[in-house]
Amino acid sequence: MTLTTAPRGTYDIMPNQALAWQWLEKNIREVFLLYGYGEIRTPIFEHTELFQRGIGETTDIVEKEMYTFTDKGGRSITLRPEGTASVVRAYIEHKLYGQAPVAKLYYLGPMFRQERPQAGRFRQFHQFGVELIGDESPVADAEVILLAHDLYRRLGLTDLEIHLNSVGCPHCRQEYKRVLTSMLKAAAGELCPTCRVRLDRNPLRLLDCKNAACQGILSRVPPIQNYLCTDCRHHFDQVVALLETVNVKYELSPRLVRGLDYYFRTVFEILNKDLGAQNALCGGGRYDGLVEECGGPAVPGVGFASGIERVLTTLEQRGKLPEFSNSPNLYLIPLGEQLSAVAFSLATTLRRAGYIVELGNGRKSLKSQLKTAHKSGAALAVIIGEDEWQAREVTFKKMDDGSQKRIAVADLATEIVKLVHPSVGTSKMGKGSQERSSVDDLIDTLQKELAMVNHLVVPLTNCTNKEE
RNA sequence: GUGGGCGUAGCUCAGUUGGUUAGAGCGCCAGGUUGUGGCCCUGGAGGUCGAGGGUUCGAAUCCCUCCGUUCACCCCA
Repeated sequence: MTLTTAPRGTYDIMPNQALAWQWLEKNIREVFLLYGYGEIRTPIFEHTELFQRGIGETTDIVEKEMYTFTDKGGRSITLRPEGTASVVRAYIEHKLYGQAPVAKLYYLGPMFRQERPQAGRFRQFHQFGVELIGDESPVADAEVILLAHDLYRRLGLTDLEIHLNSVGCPHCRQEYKRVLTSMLKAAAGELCPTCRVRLDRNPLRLLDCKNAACQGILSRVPPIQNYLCTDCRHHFDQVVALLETVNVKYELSPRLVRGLDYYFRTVFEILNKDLGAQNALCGGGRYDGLVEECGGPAVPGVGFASGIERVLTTLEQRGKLPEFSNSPNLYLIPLGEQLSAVAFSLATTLRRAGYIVELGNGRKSLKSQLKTAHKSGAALAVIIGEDEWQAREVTFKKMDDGSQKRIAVADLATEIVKLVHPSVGTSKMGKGSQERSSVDDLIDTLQKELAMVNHLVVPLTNCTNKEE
């Protein structure tokens, strides 16, 4: 049982699904490139201490969700539950602060959290995200939010909700926490058990509790905005103003606090309400202080992380996922095992010329192979039978209308070029005046390769003839 | 970690108050055409009914335990 099932919360991405992943990843990389971010690939695991320190000891991630083990050297190792800590570690390790005023980094890859899986939540899941380190200005916050927004927009996702809040700096947050704690202590008996615990450990986290009773009590609590210091207030106002200048719609969410300790001032989430309980497409915010906490200089930072699975689900829900196809251009059908060798050589030739070629099984009937060719979605079937090959010909059959004709091997190159465009290596094609010459190039290449096929194939057919 | 739903063919699912060789549709393979796909027709393969235990003359069906899965809580992407 365990041998034939992927571990709980994990899953396989099968070839047809992988096409959507590749498409999405390509779009992500392109947008990040537009905004000037460079990819960083950090290890999948890190020293446990990095996450404990970076994410925060009292967070759920660190307290109960990490995949942690001791390696053979006795070191405590953890599979990364998120990306920011690792990027910050690498930033410090490579002393990027000494190379340029800001570092703009992006990542994309698997993350691991040991939670009970449910809709939109997995134990191995995939995130992409950016970290803009070294810029304390509100423009940086706005850019990061806009980056996420623009990426989704480019993918065709328009009416998503951007939720925005400020959690202040350690100074004003301290003040707010005091007010919050004193107000809630009085009503502690009515709070849910987890909130009662949080009251002492991390009172801000009470704010987004979904328990109805807690919400009732919390509705009487003033929003954190009322307690922001002038600098924090000013910073937040500017972020909001910047979003206005580019006409991005947002909602102010005074209850949004987010579960990671490192957030500072700006926090945001982008939601798709249709996703189910796990409806956040991405989340992020500013984390001034994190680099220093992790042993680097006092450098500010801001970033976000987005879940690939959730983006894909949203795209699918909204019908924005393109149709993907990896149908072959040509399906070669040898009739009989002797001719399989001919088809094999021909397939190699055509693949080298950039065509997607599928090769039928020569032991199977023509009918069976044609069925398979049909199912493969190939545009053209090339039948290589004894009749044809005696005359050094093959039969071309167009799969859409069923029309067919016999083609002399000598004319193969020109005929193929006329009927199908290669799917691979098309970069040389389609550039106006260059098109003509690249078609000729293709024919040349094919002809050279085909000469080789003839050469290889003659002894084989001779063999067949001798046996008869 | 807690709670609810669901586990029958590759997939989607029927299966009556417990009753004999567990079914359908789709898919797959083959044939109908000694060399022609899609449509149609015929046939075939494929199931320890999630696992173990119990009740019973008899269990896919009832009971228990476990496992898996799914949704929700906590929390998050």
